[in-house]
Amino acid sequence: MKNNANTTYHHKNLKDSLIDTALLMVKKDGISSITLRELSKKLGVSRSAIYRHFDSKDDLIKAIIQIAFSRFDAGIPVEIIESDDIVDSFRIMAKGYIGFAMDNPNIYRMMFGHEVGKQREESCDIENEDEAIGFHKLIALVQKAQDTNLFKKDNPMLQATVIWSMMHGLSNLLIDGHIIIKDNLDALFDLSFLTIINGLKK
Amino acid sequence: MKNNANTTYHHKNLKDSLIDTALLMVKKDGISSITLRELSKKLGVSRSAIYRHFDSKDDLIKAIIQIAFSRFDAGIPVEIIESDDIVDSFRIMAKGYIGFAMDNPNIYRMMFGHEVGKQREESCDIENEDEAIGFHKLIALVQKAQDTNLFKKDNPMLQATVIWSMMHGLSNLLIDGHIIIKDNLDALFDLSFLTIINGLKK
DNA sequence: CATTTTATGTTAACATTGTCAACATTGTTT
DNA sequence: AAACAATGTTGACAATGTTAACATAAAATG
Repeated sequence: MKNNANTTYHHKNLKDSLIDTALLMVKKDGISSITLRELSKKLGVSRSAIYRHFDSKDDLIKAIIQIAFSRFDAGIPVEIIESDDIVDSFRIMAKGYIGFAMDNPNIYRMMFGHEVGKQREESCDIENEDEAIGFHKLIALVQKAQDTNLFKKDNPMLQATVIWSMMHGLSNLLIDGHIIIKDNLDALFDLSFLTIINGLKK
Repeated sequence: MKNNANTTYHHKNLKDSLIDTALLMVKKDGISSITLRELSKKLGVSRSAIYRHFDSKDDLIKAIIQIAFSRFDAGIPVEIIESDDIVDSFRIMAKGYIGFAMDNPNIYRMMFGHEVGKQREESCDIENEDEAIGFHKLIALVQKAQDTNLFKKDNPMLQATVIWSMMHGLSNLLIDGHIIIKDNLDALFDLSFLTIINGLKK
């Protein structure tokens, strides 16, 4: 039997299909839901076929994290740095960041988790331009805020890291269920945002 | 053969030993390093003996998380609320929090992770006094800061959550290796702290 | 075009893991 | 002392990642 409708021995672009399907699995049920058997079954392929394209399961995970970061960074519009209203740019960026985390909690956890995040260290850190595009957009915005006398003069990377910490912390607390927010999520976001700008001080 | 030095059929307090040893394993090599076989081997006991004290591996994990939280909360001195210098109290609390995370990254990840954190939701959330002692100490401090006109008047729980977000985010970024800090860790902490109080605004 | 080589996929087997059932031993109660 | 409960052991099972040996298709080579 050969060349039946969709029954070909060679899958042709199995590698991409594996990445796409794996990402869908993560998005739906979290990274622990990925089993090579389940993944291969979804693609009508044998378990071990995966090993022709990835050295190991970890290697595959590493690959889908890369893709996830690419898409994540691509989601941050460059024009945000060009806007006139810097405060609003920050607000849009922060809302987009936390919105992504809440819309894709499993993907977000995978991207910024540790189990796999340690592998990320090897190939990318803050000082690696290619791998932290989003963060560098934030730094650029902070620099602009300093230049326009909105922010105090200070190390822009440090200030950006502080902002990132807040967004990351809030995202994690929300998606991991440590904050039980019923209806005042907007209030929490607004207060977090305003605190970064003005502080809690009276 | 019976009653040889340390070879008794009944372990006597296996449950506590399991919890203690499991916590040590997590602390040393992370939660994924816990396998029931390895754990039982360390205690010179059979794999299935564990099931006389815990319904499942998840049940055991749930138990050690409880213990970890108890010890964590106990580490926050009550007197911190009594201090005269409120700002310093905040600083001590924040430094203690982040210090704990950096000293015990694997424990911290387990406590505030998701895989297991979702189980936490069942029995504890912000509004459960017994399970969020540390957070309630923070709320009390925020309340005091408002009462003494240091902080703006606002929902104390929201303000406390903002502070927690910052501490949690910074802790996670640090222990998961997303921030590569060489020598200016103190500068980052100080800026984070001051930002919460004064904001980044000029 | 025929043959060889490379790329890709399959099957069978293995070790590790959590879990359970059946059995063994010790401690407690009556 | 006898019955019962608590605790621990052994053997088995299914799910999983991984590897080795084999199979098939595509590409390269002459």
